[in-house]
Amino acid sequence: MSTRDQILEAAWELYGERGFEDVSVRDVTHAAGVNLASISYHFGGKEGLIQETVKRCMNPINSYRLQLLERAITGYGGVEKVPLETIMEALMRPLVIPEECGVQSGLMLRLVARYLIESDYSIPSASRELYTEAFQAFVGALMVHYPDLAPERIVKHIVFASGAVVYFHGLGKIAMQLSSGSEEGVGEIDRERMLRDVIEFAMHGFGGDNTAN
Amino acid sequence: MSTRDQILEAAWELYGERGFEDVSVRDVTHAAGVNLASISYHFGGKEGLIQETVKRCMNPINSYRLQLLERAITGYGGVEKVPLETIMEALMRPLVIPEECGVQSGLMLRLVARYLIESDYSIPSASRELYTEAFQAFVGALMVHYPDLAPERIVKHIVFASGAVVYFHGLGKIAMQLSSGSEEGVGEIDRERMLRDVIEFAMHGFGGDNTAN
DNA sequence: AGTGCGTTCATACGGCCGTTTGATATTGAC
DNA sequence: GTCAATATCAAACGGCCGTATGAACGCACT
Repeated sequence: MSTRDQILEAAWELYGERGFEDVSVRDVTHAAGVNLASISYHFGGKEGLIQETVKRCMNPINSYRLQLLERAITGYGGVEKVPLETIMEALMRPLVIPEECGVQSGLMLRLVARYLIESDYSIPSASRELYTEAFQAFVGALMVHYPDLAPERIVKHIVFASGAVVYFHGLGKIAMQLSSGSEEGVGEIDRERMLRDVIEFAMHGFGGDNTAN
Repeated sequence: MSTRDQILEAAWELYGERGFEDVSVRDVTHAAGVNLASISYHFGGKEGLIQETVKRCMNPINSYRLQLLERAITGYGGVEKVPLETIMEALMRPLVIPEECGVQSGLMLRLVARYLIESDYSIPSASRELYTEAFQAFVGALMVHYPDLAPERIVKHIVFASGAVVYFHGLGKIAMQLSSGSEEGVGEIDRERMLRDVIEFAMHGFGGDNTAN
Protein backbone atom coordinates (compact mmCIF):
# COMPACT_ATOMS: atom_id res chain seq x y z
CA MET A 1 0.00 0.00 0.00
CA SER A 2 1.29 3.43 -0.89
CA THR A 3 2.45 5.90 1.71
CA ARG A 4 -0.41 8.15 0.81
CA ASP A 5 -2.97 5.43 1.47
CA GLN A 6 -1.33 4.42 4.72
CA ILE A 7 -1.65 8.00 5.90
CA LEU A 8 -5.28 8.24 4.85
CA GLU A 9 -6.17 5.02 6.62
CA ALA A 10 -4.49 6.05 9.86
CA ALA A 11 -5.96 9.56 9.66
CA TRP A 12 -9.42 8.17 9.10
CA GLU A 13 -9.25 6.07 12.22
CA LEU A 14 -7.60 8.60 14.51
CA TYR A 15 -9.73 11.54 13.43
CA GLY A 16 -12.88 9.52 13.92
CA GLU A 17 -11.80 8.45 17.37
CA ARG A 18 -10.36 11.64 18.77
CA GLY A 19 -11.26 14.53 16.50
CA PHE A 20 -9.25 16.66 14.14
CA GLU A 21 -7.84 19.15 16.60
CA ASP A 22 -6.81 16.54 19.07
CA VAL A 23 -4.86 14.43 16.62
CA SER A 24 -1.51 15.83 15.57
CA VAL A 25 0.16 15.12 12.28
CA ARG A 26 2.79 13.33 14.33
CA ASP A 27 0.11 11.01 15.68
CA VAL A 28 -1.00 10.20 12.16
CA THR A 29 2.44 9.62 10.72
CA HIS A 30 3.44 7.53 13.70
CA ALA A 31 0.33 5.35 13.44
CA ALA A 32 0.88 5.01 9.71
CA GLY A 33 4.56 4.23 10.15
CA VAL A 34 5.68 6.91 7.75
CA ASN A 35 7.79 10.01 7.96
CA LEU A 36 6.47 13.22 9.43
CA ALA A 37 7.11 15.29 6.34
CA SER A 38 5.09 13.03 4.06
CA ILE A 39 1.89 14.75 5.06
CA SER A 40 3.14 18.07 3.79
CA TYR A 41 4.41 16.32 0.72
CA HIS A 42 1.25 14.41 -0.18
CA PHE A 43 -1.49 16.68 1.16
CA GLY A 44 0.11 20.09 1.48
CA GLY A 45 -0.50 20.16 5.20
CA LYS A 46 -2.89 19.09 7.90
CA GLU A 47 -5.88 20.90 6.46
CA GLY A 48 -5.43 19.14 3.14
CA LEU A 49 -5.33 15.79 4.88
CA ILE A 50 -8.54 16.57 6.76
CA GLN A 51 -10.36 17.57 3.60
CA GLU A 52 -9.22 14.46 1.79
CA THR A 53 -10.25 12.28 4.71
CA VAL A 54 -13.70 13.81 4.90
CA LYS A 55 -14.13 13.53 1.17
CA ARG A 56 -13.29 9.83 1.27
CA CYS A 57 -16.00 9.46 3.84
CA MET A 58 -18.79 11.60 2.41
CA ASN A 59 -18.57 10.78 -1.25
CA PRO A 60 -19.23 7.03 -1.08
CA ILE A 61 -22.32 7.72 1.03
CA ASN A 62 -23.85 10.07 -1.50
CA SER A 63 -22.82 7.93 -4.44
CA TYR A 64 -24.50 4.96 -2.82
CA ARG A 65 -27.63 7.00 -2.17
CA LEU A 66 -27.89 8.03 -5.77
CA GLN A 67 -27.20 4.50 -6.90
CA LEU A 68 -29.97 3.06 -4.73
CA LEU A 69 -32.41 5.71 -5.88
CA GLU A 70 -31.67 5.23 -9.56
CA ARG A 71 -31.85 1.48 -9.21
CA ALA A 72 -35.27 1.82 -7.61
CA ILE A 73 -36.51 4.18 -10.29
CA THR A 74 -35.50 1.92 -13.14
CA GLY A 75 -36.68 -1.12 -11.21
CA TYR A 76 -40.16 0.26 -10.66
CA GLY A 77 -40.24 1.96 -14.04
CA GLY A 78 -40.60 5.60 -13.09
CA VAL A 79 -40.13 7.85 -10.10
CA GLU A 80 -43.81 8.10 -9.45
CA LYS A 81 -44.09 4.34 -9.01
CA VAL A 82 -41.36 4.00 -6.41
CA PRO A 83 -42.90 3.55 -2.96
CA LEU A 84 -42.13 6.30 -0.51
CA GLU A 85 -40.59 3.79 1.80
CA THR A 86 -38.09 2.76 -0.84
CA ILE A 87 -37.05 6.35 -1.41
CA MET A 88 -36.52 6.83 2.29
CA GLU A 89 -34.50 3.66 2.46
CA ALA A 90 -32.25 4.83 -0.36
CA LEU A 91 -31.72 8.00 1.59
CA MET A 92 -31.13 6.46 4.99
CA ARG A 93 -29.52 3.10 4.42
CA PRO A 94 -26.12 4.49 3.43
CA LEU A 95 -26.14 6.51 6.64
CA VAL A 96 -27.20 3.70 8.93
CA ILE A 97 -25.24 0.90 7.32
CA PRO A 98 -22.35 2.62 5.56
CA GLU A 99 -20.34 -0.61 5.38
CA GLU A 100 -22.34 -1.46 2.28
CA CYS A 101 -20.49 1.24 0.42
CA GLY A 102 -17.15 0.50 1.96
CA VAL A 103 -17.25 2.98 4.82
CA GLN A 104 -16.65 1.80 8.35
CA SER A 105 -19.73 2.62 10.35
CA GLY A 106 -18.76 3.71 13.82
CA LEU A 107 -16.14 6.18 12.81
CA MET A 108 -17.80 7.56 9.75
CA LEU A 109 -20.70 9.43 11.28
CA ARG A 110 -18.60 10.86 14.05
CA LEU A 111 -16.02 12.02 11.59
CA VAL A 112 -18.54 13.82 9.44
CA ALA A 113 -20.37 15.22 12.44
CA ARG A 114 -17.11 16.53 13.83
CA TYR A 115 -16.14 18.09 10.56
CA LEU A 116 -19.45 19.80 9.97
CA ILE A 117 -19.46 21.26 13.45
CA GLU A 118 -15.83 22.28 13.55
CA SER A 119 -15.84 23.77 10.08
CA ASP A 120 -18.92 25.87 10.69
CA TYR A 121 -21.14 23.41 8.89
CA SER A 122 -19.47 23.96 5.55
CA ILE A 123 -19.13 21.02 3.23
CA PRO A 124 -15.69 20.63 1.67
CA SER A 125 -15.69 21.77 -1.92
CA ALA A 126 -14.46 18.37 -3.04
CA SER A 127 -17.72 16.84 -1.81
CA ARG A 128 -20.10 19.68 -2.33
CA GLU A 129 -21.05 18.89 -5.89
CA LEU A 130 -21.92 15.29 -5.17
CA TYR A 131 -23.76 16.34 -2.04
CA THR A 132 -25.84 18.82 -3.97
CA GLU A 133 -26.62 16.27 -6.65
CA ALA A 134 -27.83 13.72 -4.14
CA PHE A 135 -29.85 16.20 -2.19
CA GLN A 136 -31.64 17.56 -5.23
CA ALA A 137 -32.35 14.09 -6.55
CA PHE A 138 -34.11 13.10 -3.35
CA VAL A 139 -35.99 16.35 -2.99
CA GLY A 140 -37.18 15.86 -6.56
CA ALA A 141 -38.24 12.28 -5.92
CA LEU A 142 -40.10 13.21 -2.78
CA MET A 143 -41.84 16.11 -4.50
CA VAL A 144 -43.41 13.61 -6.85
CA HIS A 145 -45.02 11.93 -3.87
CA TYR A 146 -45.96 15.17 -2.18
CA PRO A 147 -46.77 17.59 -4.99
CA ASP A 148 -48.55 19.91 -2.58
CA LEU A 149 -45.72 20.03 -0.09
CA ALA A 150 -43.41 23.02 -0.43
CA PRO A 151 -39.80 22.07 -1.22
CA GLU A 152 -38.69 23.78 1.99
CA ARG A 153 -40.81 21.43 4.01
CA ILE A 154 -39.44 18.44 2.19
CA VAL A 155 -35.90 19.59 2.85
CA LYS A 156 -36.79 20.14 6.47
CA HIS A 157 -38.08 16.61 6.80
CA ILE A 158 -35.01 15.16 5.16
CA VAL A 159 -32.85 17.04 7.60
CA PHE A 160 -35.02 15.94 10.51
CA ALA A 161 -34.69 12.33 9.51
CA SER A 162 -30.94 12.57 8.93
CA GLY A 163 -30.49 14.26 12.27
CA ALA A 164 -32.41 11.50 13.95
CA VAL A 165 -29.98 8.95 12.59
CA VAL A 166 -26.79 10.84 13.30
CA TYR A 167 -27.87 11.82 16.78
CA PHE A 168 -28.96 8.35 17.66
CA HIS A 169 -25.71 6.90 16.45
CA GLY A 170 -23.88 9.16 18.83
CA LEU A 171 -26.23 9.38 21.77
CA GLY A 172 -28.41 6.32 21.58
CA LYS A 173 -26.40 4.29 24.02
CA ILE A 174 -26.00 7.01 26.59
CA ALA A 175 -29.70 7.84 26.34
CA MET A 176 -30.54 4.23 27.12
CA GLN A 177 -28.30 4.41 30.15
CA LEU A 178 -29.85 7.63 31.38
CA SER A 179 -33.36 6.32 31.05
CA SER A 180 -32.62 3.06 32.76
CA GLY A 181 -30.56 4.76 35.43
CA SER A 182 -27.95 2.07 35.21
CA GLU A 183 -24.38 2.45 34.19
CA GLU A 184 -23.98 -0.91 32.61
CA GLY A 185 -23.96 -1.39 28.91
CA VAL A 186 -27.18 -1.84 27.06
CA GLY A 187 -25.97 -4.04 24.26
CA GLU A 188 -25.22 -3.35 20.66
CA ILE A 189 -27.67 -1.57 18.43
CA ASP A 190 -29.48 -3.64 15.84
CA ARG A 191 -28.76 -1.64 12.73
CA GLU A 192 -31.28 -3.18 10.39
CA ARG A 193 -33.92 -2.65 13.02
CA MET A 194 -32.81 0.92 13.47
CA LEU A 195 -33.01 1.50 9.75
CA ARG A 196 -36.59 0.31 9.71
CA ASP A 197 -37.37 2.45 12.76
CA VAL A 198 -36.00 5.61 11.31
CA ILE A 199 -37.69 5.05 7.98
CA GLU A 200 -40.97 4.51 9.70
CA PHE A 201 -40.40 7.50 11.92
CA ALA A 202 -39.57 9.72 8.97
CA MET A 203 -42.48 8.49 6.89
CA HIS A 204 -44.99 9.21 9.59
CA GLY A 205 -43.48 12.63 9.90
CA PHE A 206 -44.04 13.12 6.21
CA GLY A 207 -47.55 11.86 6.37
CA GLY A 208 -48.65 14.56 8.72
CA ASP A 209 -49.84 17.55 6.87
CA ASN A 210 -49.66 18.03 3.16
CA THR A 211 -50.48 21.71 3.08
CA ALA A 212 -48.01 24.02 1.44
CA ASN A 213 -45.58 25.99 3.52
CA MET B 1 -19.57 41.83 37.20
CA SER B 2 -17.06 39.54 38.87
CA THR B 3 -13.96 38.33 37.10
CA ARG B 4 -15.32 34.83 37.24
CA ASP B 5 -18.50 35.82 35.44
CA GLN B 6 -16.64 37.84 32.86
CA ILE B 7 -14.58 34.77 32.06
CA LEU B 8 -17.62 32.54 31.82
CA GLU B 9 -19.41 34.93 29.51
CA ALA B 10 -16.44 35.26 27.18
CA ALA B 11 -15.81 31.52 27.26
CA TRP B 12 -19.42 30.82 26.45
CA GLU B 13 -19.32 32.96 23.37
CA LEU B 14 -15.92 31.91 22.06
CA TYR B 15 -16.41 28.21 22.66
CA GLY B 16 -19.76 28.32 20.93
CA GLU B 17 -18.29 30.10 17.94
CA ARG B 18 -15.02 28.28 17.46
CA GLY B 19 -14.97 25.17 19.60
CA PHE B 20 -13.09 24.19 22.71
CA GLU B 21 -9.84 23.09 21.18
CA ASP B 22 -9.55 26.07 18.91
CA VAL B 23 -9.99 28.64 21.66
CA SER B 24 -7.00 29.13 23.95
CA VAL B 25 -7.24 30.31 27.52
CA ARG B 26 -5.43 33.39 26.30
CA ASP B 27 -8.26 34.08 23.86
CA VAL B 28 -10.75 33.82 26.68
CA THR B 29 -8.91 36.02 29.15
CA HIS B 30 -8.19 38.59 26.45
CA ALA B 31 -11.84 38.76 25.40
CA ALA B 32 -12.88 38.96 29.03
CA GLY B 33 -10.28 41.61 29.77
CA VAL B 34 -8.82 39.72 32.70
CA ASN B 35 -5.48 38.25 33.58
CA LEU B 36 -4.30 34.99 32.12
CA ALA B 37 -3.79 33.32 35.45
CA SER B 38 -7.35 33.94 36.63
CA ILE B 39 -8.57 30.87 34.79
CA SER B 40 -6.29 28.62 36.77
CA TYR B 41 -7.29 30.47 39.90
CA HIS B 42 -11.05 30.33 39.42
CA PHE B 43 -11.51 27.10 37.50
CA GLY B 44 -8.37 25.12 38.12
CA GLY B 45 -7.51 25.06 34.45
CA LYS B 46 -8.98 24.95 31.00
CA GLU B 47 -10.86 21.71 31.52
CA GLY B 48 -12.59 23.12 34.58
CA LEU B 49 -13.68 26.15 32.61
CA ILE B 50 -15.11 23.97 29.87
CA GLN B 51 -17.09 21.85 32.29
CA GLU B 52 -18.47 24.91 34.04
CA THR B 53 -19.41 26.47 30.71
CA VAL B 54 -21.21 23.37 29.52
CA LYS B 55 -22.97 23.03 32.82
CA ARG B 56 -24.24 26.60 32.64
CA CYS B 57 -25.66 25.71 29.28
CA MET B 58 -27.20 22.30 29.86
CA ASN B 59 -28.72 22.75 33.27
CA PRO B 60 -31.14 25.58 32.49
CA ILE B 61 -32.46 23.58 29.56
CA ASN B 62 -33.27 20.54 31.62
CA SER B 63 -34.61 22.59 34.52
CA TYR B 64 -36.93 24.38 32.13
CA ARG B 65 -38.06 21.09 30.64
CA LEU B 66 -38.96 19.71 34.04
CA GLN B 67 -40.67 22.94 34.98
CA LEU B 68 -42.86 22.92 31.85
CA LEU B 69 -43.76 19.28 32.36
CA GLU B 70 -44.70 19.69 36.00
CA ARG B 71 -46.68 22.81 35.24
CA ALA B 72 -48.62 20.90 32.60
CA ILE B 73 -49.27 17.98 34.94
CA THR B 74 -50.66 20.13 37.73
CA GLY B 75 -52.51 22.28 35.20
CA TYR B 76 -54.29 19.33 33.65
CA GLY B 77 -54.62 17.53 36.95
CA GLY B 78 -52.66 14.35 36.30
CA VAL B 79 -50.09 13.00 33.90
CA GLU B 80 -52.61 10.92 32.06
CA LYS B 81 -54.66 13.99 31.18
CA VAL B 82 -51.81 15.96 29.64
CA PRO B 83 -52.08 15.88 25.85
CA LEU B 84 -49.19 14.19 24.10
CA GLU B 85 -48.52 17.37 22.20
CA THR B 86 -48.01 19.28 25.42
CA ILE B 87 -45.50 16.74 26.66
CA MET B 88 -43.57 16.97 23.46
CA GLU B 89 -43.61 20.74 23.65
CA ALA B 90 -42.22 20.66 27.18
CA LEU B 91 -39.45 18.44 25.85
CA MET B 92 -38.65 20.38 22.72
CA ARG B 93 -39.37 24.04 23.46
CA PRO B 94 -36.31 24.54 25.68
CA LEU B 95 -34.16 23.15 22.89
CA VAL B 96 -35.68 25.18 20.09
CA ILE B 97 -36.16 28.43 21.97
CA PRO B 98 -33.62 28.33 24.79
CA GLU B 99 -33.81 32.10 25.30
CA GLU B 100 -36.87 31.47 27.43
CA CYS B 101 -34.65 29.97 30.07
CA GLY B 102 -31.91 32.53 29.68
CA VAL B 103 -29.71 30.64 27.24
CA GLN B 104 -28.66 32.28 24.01
CA SER B 105 -29.93 30.14 21.19
CA GLY B 106 -27.40 30.11 18.40
CA LEU B 107 -24.41 29.31 20.51
CA MET B 108 -26.03 26.94 22.94
CA LEU B 109 -26.79 24.01 20.68
CA ARG B 110 -23.45 24.21 18.96
CA LEU B 111 -21.69 24.33 22.28
CA VAL B 112 -23.44 21.25 23.60
CA ALA B 113 -23.10 19.42 20.30
CA ARG B 114 -19.39 20.18 20.27
CA TYR B 115 -18.95 19.04 23.81
CA LEU B 116 -20.83 15.79 23.40
CA ILE B 117 -18.86 14.91 20.30
CA GLU B 118 -15.46 16.01 21.54
CA SER B 119 -15.84 14.40 24.92
CA ASP B 120 -16.92 11.05 23.54
CA TYR B 121 -20.57 11.72 24.23
CA SER B 122 -20.13 11.84 27.96
CA ILE B 123 -22.22 14.25 29.94
CA PRO B 124 -20.28 16.24 32.54
CA SER B 125 -20.93 14.91 36.01
CA ALA B 126 -22.14 18.33 37.14
CA SER B 127 -25.06 18.02 34.73
CA ARG B 128 -25.59 14.31 34.69
CA GLU B 129 -27.96 14.10 37.61
CA LEU B 130 -30.27 16.76 36.26
CA TYR B 131 -30.09 15.23 32.83
CA THR B 132 -31.08 11.86 34.17
CA GLU B 133 -33.94 13.31 36.14
CA ALA B 134 -35.37 15.10 33.12
CA PHE B 135 -34.95 12.12 30.86
CA GLN B 136 -36.68 9.73 33.22
CA ALA B 137 -39.51 12.17 33.86
CA PHE B 138 -40.30 12.39 30.17
CA VAL B 139 -39.95 8.70 29.53
CA GLY B 140 -42.35 8.13 32.40
CA ALA B 141 -44.85 10.66 31.09
CA LEU B 142 -44.75 9.21 27.60
CA MET B 143 -45.15 5.67 28.91
CA VAL B 144 -48.51 6.72 30.31
CA HIS B 145 -49.62 7.59 26.81
CA TYR B 146 -48.05 4.53 25.23
CA PRO B 147 -48.37 1.78 27.83
CA ASP B 148 -47.72 -0.86 25.20
CA LEU B 149 -44.60 0.78 23.85
CA ALA B 150 -41.36 -0.59 25.26
CA PRO B 151 -39.31 2.03 27.13
CA GLU B 152 -36.46 1.50 24.70
CA ARG B 153 -38.65 2.57 21.84
CA ILE B 154 -39.77 5.65 23.71
CA VAL B 155 -36.18 6.59 24.41
CA LYS B 156 -35.37 6.02 20.79
CA HIS B 157 -38.09 8.36 19.67
CA ILE B 158 -37.03 11.03 22.12
CA VAL B 159 -33.50 10.83 20.76
CA PHE B 160 -34.79 10.89 17.20
CA ALA B 161 -36.77 14.04 17.87
CA SER B 162 -33.92 15.73 19.71
CA GLY B 163 -31.54 14.87 16.91
CA ALA B 164 -33.92 16.37 14.40
CA VAL B 165 -33.82 19.66 16.26
CA VAL B 166 -30.10 19.80 16.85
CA TYR B 167 -29.24 18.75 13.34
CA PHE B 168 -31.63 21.20 11.80
CA HIS B 169 -30.25 24.02 13.88
CA GLY B 170 -26.83 23.30 12.50
CA LEU B 171 -27.56 22.16 8.97
CA GLY B 172 -30.94 23.59 8.12
CA LYS B 173 -29.62 26.61 6.29
CA ILE B 174 -27.01 24.78 4.32
CA ALA B 175 -29.54 22.13 3.37
CA MET B 176 -31.83 24.79 2.00
CA GLN B 177 -28.94 26.13 -0.05
CA LEU B 178 -28.04 22.70 -1.40
CA SER B 179 -31.60 21.94 -2.42
CA SER B 180 -32.13 25.27 -4.12
CA GLY B 181 -28.72 25.17 -5.75
CA SER B 182 -28.15 28.81 -4.91
CA GLU B 183 -25.50 30.23 -2.68
CA GLU B 184 -27.49 33.14 -1.42
CA GLY B 185 -28.98 33.21 2.03
CA VAL B 186 -32.36 31.66 2.60
CA GLY B 187 -33.52 33.89 5.41
CA GLU B 188 -33.79 33.34 9.10
CA ILE B 189 -35.55 30.34 10.53
CA ASP B 190 -38.94 30.88 12.10
CA ARG B 191 -38.39 29.26 15.46
CA GLU B 192 -41.98 29.01 16.64
CA ARG B 193 -42.85 27.44 13.32
CA MET B 194 -39.95 25.05 13.66
CA LEU B 195 -41.08 24.08 17.12
CA ARG B 196 -44.52 23.20 15.81
CA ASP B 197 -42.96 21.30 12.91
CA VAL B 198 -40.71 19.20 15.07
CA ILE B 199 -43.47 18.44 17.55
CA GLU B 200 -45.73 17.36 14.75
CA PHE B 201 -42.95 15.33 13.19
CA ALA B 202 -42.15 13.60 16.44
CA MET B 203 -45.78 12.91 17.27
CA HIS B 204 -46.44 11.25 13.96
CA GLY B 205 -43.35 9.22 14.52
CA PHE B 206 -44.75 8.11 17.83
CA GLY B 207 -48.11 7.32 16.34
CA GLY B 208 -46.68 4.71 14.05
CA ASP B 209 -46.70 1.35 15.65
CA ASN B 210 -47.57 0.60 19.22
CA THR B 211 -46.24 -2.89 19.38
CA ALA B 212 -43.65 -3.72 21.99
CA ASN B 213 -40.00 -3.81 21.11
C1' DA C 1 -1.52 51.68 61.31
C1' DG C 2 -1.15 46.96 60.88
C1' DT C 3 -2.46 42.18 59.77
C1' DG C 4 -4.33 38.44 57.02
C1' DC C 5 -6.66 36.74 53.11
C1' DG C 6 -8.64 36.58 48.78
C1' DT C 7 -7.69 38.27 44.29
C1' DT C 8 -5.13 40.04 40.35
C1' DC C 9 -0.94 40.80 38.08
C1' DA C 10 3.40 40.33 34.81
C1' DT C 11 6.34 36.97 33.59
C1' DA C 12 8.50 32.70 32.72
C1' DC C 13 8.71 27.52 31.77
C1' DG C 14 8.62 23.27 29.33
C1' DG C 15 6.21 21.02 25.75
C1' DC C 16 3.90 20.00 21.66
C1' DC C 17 2.30 21.93 17.46
C1' DG C 18 2.46 22.39 11.97
C1' DT C 19 5.74 23.29 8.73
C1' DT C 20 10.26 23.63 6.33
C1' DT C 21 14.72 22.31 4.86
C1' DG C 22 18.29 20.03 2.51
C1' DA C 23 20.17 15.59 2.10
C1' DT C 24 19.37 10.96 0.65
C1' DA C 25 17.00 7.12 -1.54
C1' DT C 26 14.09 5.23 -5.15
C1' DT C 27 12.16 5.01 -9.50
C1' DG C 28 11.67 4.91 -14.56
C1' DA C 29 12.96 6.44 -19.33
C1' DC C 30 16.51 6.58 -22.59
C1' DG D 1 24.74 3.50 -16.90
C1' DT D 2 23.00 8.02 -16.60
C1' DC D 3 20.15 11.41 -15.43
C1' DA D 4 15.94 13.59 -13.92
C1' DA D 5 11.90 13.25 -11.38
C1' DT D 6 9.66 11.56 -7.55
C1' DA D 7 9.58 10.13 -2.86
C1' DT D 8 11.32 9.53 1.82
C1' DC D 9 14.14 10.80 5.52
C1' DA D 10 16.18 13.06 10.04
C1' DA D 11 16.53 17.28 12.02
C1' DA D 12 15.42 21.77 13.11
C1' DC D 13 12.48 26.20 13.34
C1' DG D 14 9.42 29.56 15.30
C1' DG D 15 5.16 29.84 17.59
C1' DC D 16 1.48 29.07 20.52
C1' DC D 17 -0.22 26.20 24.12
C1' DG D 18 -1.67 25.32 29.31
C1' DT D 19 0.21 26.00 33.66
C1' DA D 20 3.05 27.71 37.59
C1' DT D 21 5.29 31.30 40.25
C1' DG D 22 5.94 34.96 43.32
C1' DA D 23 5.11 39.69 43.84
C1' DA D 24 1.66 43.38 44.23
C1' DC D 25 -2.86 44.87 45.36
C1' DG D 26 -7.56 45.69 47.80
C1' DC D 27 -9.98 45.50 51.72
C1' DA D 28 -12.33 44.08 55.94
C1' DC D 29 -11.15 43.73 60.70
C1' DT D 30 -8.72 44.90 64.96
